[in-house]
Amino acid sequence: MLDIQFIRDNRDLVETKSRQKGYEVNIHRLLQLDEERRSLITAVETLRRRRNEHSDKIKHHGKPEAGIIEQGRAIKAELSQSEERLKGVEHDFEQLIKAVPNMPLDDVPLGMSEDENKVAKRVGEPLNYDFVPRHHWQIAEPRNLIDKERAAKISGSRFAYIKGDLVRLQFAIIQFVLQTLGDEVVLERLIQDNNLNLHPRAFMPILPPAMLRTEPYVASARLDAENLTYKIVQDDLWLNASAEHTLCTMYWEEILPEEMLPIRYIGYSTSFRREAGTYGKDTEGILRMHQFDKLEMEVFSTPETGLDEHLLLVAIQEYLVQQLNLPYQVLQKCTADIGKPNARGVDIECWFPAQGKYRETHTADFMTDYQARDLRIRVRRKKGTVELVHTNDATAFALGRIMAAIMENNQTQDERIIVPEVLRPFMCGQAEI
RNA sequence: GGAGAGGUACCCAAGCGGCUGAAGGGGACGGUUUGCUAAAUCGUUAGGGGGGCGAGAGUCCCCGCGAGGGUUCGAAUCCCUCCCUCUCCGCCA
Repeated sequence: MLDIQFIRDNRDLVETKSRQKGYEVNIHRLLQLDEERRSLITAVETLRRRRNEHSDKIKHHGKPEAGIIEQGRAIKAELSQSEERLKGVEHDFEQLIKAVPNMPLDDVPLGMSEDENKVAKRVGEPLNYDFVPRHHWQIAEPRNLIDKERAAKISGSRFAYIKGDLVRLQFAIIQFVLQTLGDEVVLERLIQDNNLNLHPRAFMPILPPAMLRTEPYVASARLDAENLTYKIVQDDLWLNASAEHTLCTMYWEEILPEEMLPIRYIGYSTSFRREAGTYGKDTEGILRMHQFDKLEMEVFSTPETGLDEHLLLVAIQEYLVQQLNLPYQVLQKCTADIGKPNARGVDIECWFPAQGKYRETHTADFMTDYQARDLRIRVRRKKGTVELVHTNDATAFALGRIMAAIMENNQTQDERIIVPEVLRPFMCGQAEI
């Protein structure tokens, strides 16, 4: 959520920027509730103080007399009345303030739908094939690399058995990412090339839990729970829709020493998504699955470096895609598309020759302190003060999608797939599938 | 799944309705003593959220004994729900 003090001081700005994101927020009502809330807090605290003084008085006199107890009773009745009112106001206040989205940074393009996202750049030329390029499933299913039919029999639609060399390819990609993000020389170069003011600290690989409890999940407020996520009712647990869910909540309600920052994780997790409301979309192949594996970067930083960390994550994404030699474009997402907690958001879309278009393979989210305020993740600065951290997350590779992109871009006329050079060391030198 | 024991500050730990505005110890930090170290000794070690007043430095309050409710004039202490940790049995990669 947003800082209430910021909303008080910038009500017009908050109204305008919320509208730019497609949120109609009643700031007037919010500030009214804020006033009410604060005057009730004052009333409640005054009564509590009287209650404390009253019971102190009894302590010094030993056994209380009936009249004194009557006084206490009166305070109690008044207090519980005020507390009841405060509870109601606070509930409404919280609902309204949580509905206010994060403020987009000034360089986020204005737009009311994803059609207004801006192509920031295109890198790499789509190949000209002297045959009609096939969709990845047209290659992978006959070659016995994916089996969706049997998966449907066992698990339903949007599941697959991934097999053989495609599995080897996936593990090669994982190894390649861990090596790249663990290499401070690579990070240092990306930091310098992009004029960022950051330490080149390596990303730590992390295998997070794939399930989380309701309380931290609600606190993270990252994505729409009911539509997105599977719930395990029996044990009141939610399945990760991304490593991000159990990574961003990891330091929930903690104060981190400044020396720990930046915390950079490269997480690997199987991700589960209900894909409610996507019927008929991408039903073929492995582009949109209920279950897929993903490498996700997560960064906790000081407020001063939050934006630079975001830019570094985008630079890393581009570097990774470039290393695989895939044509791609970078989208700067517009105000309507960046998402409620975001201050800025970037997508990378890789070229899919059979579809003849760029499709989303990566996203990078910069949340400033918006997410940290809900999760109460703070940093103790060297000078002793406590502040909210900034959070960033970004896809390293969603493995299903990136393998689909590799299969389509690197296909040959006789239905083989050329393995990108950087991955071959992780596949015993194997050059094609 | 069955049975039991717990959660108090950096750590250990006492307290089980008002005398706690939370003992005692360890560790850490600071002072004294000292050729150095050790020892002794004195002191500090409860933070974080929130509200009022103030231009500000501040200042006065409220909350805070795993979390949330409840009982009571008054709760670390009694009751309920939940979370977590540990021990034994069972099951299990």
